[in-house]
Amino acid sequence: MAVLTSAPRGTQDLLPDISGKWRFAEEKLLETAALYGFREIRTPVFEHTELFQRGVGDTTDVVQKEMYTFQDKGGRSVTLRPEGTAGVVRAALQHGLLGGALPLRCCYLIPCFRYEKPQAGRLREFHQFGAEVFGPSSPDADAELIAFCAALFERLGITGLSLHINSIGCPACRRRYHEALRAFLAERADRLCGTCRERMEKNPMRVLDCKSPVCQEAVTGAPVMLDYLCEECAGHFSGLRERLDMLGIAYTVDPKIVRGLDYYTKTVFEFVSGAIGAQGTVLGGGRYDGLVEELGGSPTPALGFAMGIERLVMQMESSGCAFPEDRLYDIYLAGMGGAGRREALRLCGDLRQEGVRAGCDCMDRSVKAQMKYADKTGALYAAVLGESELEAGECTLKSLRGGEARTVRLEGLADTVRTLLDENKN
RNA sequence: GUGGGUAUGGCGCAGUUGGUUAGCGCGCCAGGUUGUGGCCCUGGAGGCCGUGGGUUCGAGUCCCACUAUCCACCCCA
Repeated sequence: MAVLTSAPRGTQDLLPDISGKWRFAEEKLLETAALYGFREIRTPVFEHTELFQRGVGDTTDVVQKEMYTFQDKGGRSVTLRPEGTAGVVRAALQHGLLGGALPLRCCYLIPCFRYEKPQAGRLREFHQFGAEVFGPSSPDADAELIAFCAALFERLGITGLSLHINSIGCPACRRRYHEALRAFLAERADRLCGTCRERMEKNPMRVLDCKSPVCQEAVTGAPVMLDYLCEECAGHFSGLRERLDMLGIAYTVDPKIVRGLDYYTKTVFEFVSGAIGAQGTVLGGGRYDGLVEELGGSPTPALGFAMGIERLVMQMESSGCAFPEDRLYDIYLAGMGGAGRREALRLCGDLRQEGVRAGCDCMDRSVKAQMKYADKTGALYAAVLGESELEAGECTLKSLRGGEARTVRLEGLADTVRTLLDENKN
């Protein structure tokens, strides 16, 4: 393998031609977040390994086999963050944020790292937009958070996602449910596939969405988590549904949603796409009322979500979103001869100062080649600066979209172009 | 970690039952207009045919291994 000329497995370069799409999405996300009261928080890319072991959960796949963990030169074990929530909670505790005005709402746009086998929509370095809310225990907060997610998609012009919700209860009702489910499965163990027989003990809920038709068959009529919720959890869940109905947010209750991170309690939800491959979960989140305490804070209810930016952009492409044009130049100045070239360079500075994207040749190319280049880059206008024009203090301004040309004074060129661009916008 | 597909210039592909200098489209560069884009024409640069073995007089073409990549399981965003 060409080590020097190929990126590490599971990583991706964001080339200039598409970085604009990402920036468009990111700006839209942050802007919408502000509307909902979220401000950005930035935490380190790596944290103490223990944070994730405690926060995400020692028994999860993420912690057990997917973390980028290494010793730094001081002998500390640090880990590239595999998700965003743990670091945010840590920062909130470290700086006493939870002692301030609650609810505390913050969001983030970050790279995350998981050592997985790459696949469509799944990379080893991937990017998340996430948001967390600390303080409220009421389902009002759950509904508002989900409404926020829906607004993000709507404002990005994304269609084709469906919302699935579920409640996995609190630790107490989950324990009761697991017992009942294990008992049910034990009676049918002989009809389950090998992996499911193993899963029965460790994580019986996973058996429920085994893809094997045999297991599906054997599992029909299995107890449902929702029937085992304690009074409080059940009330919370029906409260959430009422509010979603009230807000006009469509959803389906999907008892199969089981988050693979230990910290989730009560509400869990996903926005799922059918159009971007097997890794169709664009956004996933839920409540994690026990996490703050688990990490050493005083008990604080909390909830949040994260979405995968790679998957988000895939979905935007598949739903035909209108990305803004990311053009290199508004105007390209083609200079001829020494004087013309120098004048082009000087004028570019003026134009840029006026906020006009301007460019000129620095490759000693012929006027023809300069024009070709201008056209290829998608410039709106080209101006030719030749001897005769310069003598007259003018240049030829040509539209590269229509083709019409006119003669324009060099003096005040920036204003002229600015005006043309503004007219063009409308 | 487990399966399956694929690996030929920057990108997308052809390469017939293994046989002389590996092609095509797009892109790139230059020219066709002593000073001008998009169409067209001409020319040019660019590939040890993923890597390493093997079979053979001879391999891009057959066999094996490795690596990468894609898709799926698993898991998650």
